[in-house]
Amino acid sequence: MDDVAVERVLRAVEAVPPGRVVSYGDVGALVGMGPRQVGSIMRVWGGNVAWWRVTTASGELAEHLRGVAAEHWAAEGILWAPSRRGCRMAVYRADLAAWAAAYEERNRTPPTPD
DNA sequence: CCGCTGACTGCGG
DNA sequence: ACCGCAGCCAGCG
Repeated sequence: MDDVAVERVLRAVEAVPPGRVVSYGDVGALVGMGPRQVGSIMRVWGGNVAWWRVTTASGELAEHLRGVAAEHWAAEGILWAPSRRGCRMAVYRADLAAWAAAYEERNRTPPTPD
């Protein structure tokens, strides 16, 4: 697991706007790796970012994350759907094109003041 | 090298 | 809706 991969994933997550979510698969597709790798990275380094904005493809969250995530969601206006153990992706999924653009923007090397 | 374990996904029963 | 399964792939013992 190289640092570059971690960097990419974290940046992609940071690019998800508040009140919106994307799936592990979405992140993987954007940064070029499988959803499980994204999950692995999130497990270890996800604590520094808004990890609650990343759900499974069906909008749910791993059991041990639900409690805290629900609070963040409430604060961001994401409605918790108990029957789904998560939220409705159809409603809260981020606009993928805009998200990808935001990701690229963040990826753009900040102008070094030389 | 082998087997097991995940913050996953899509399909089939 | 729930469950299992195969495919997925890195990490660990």
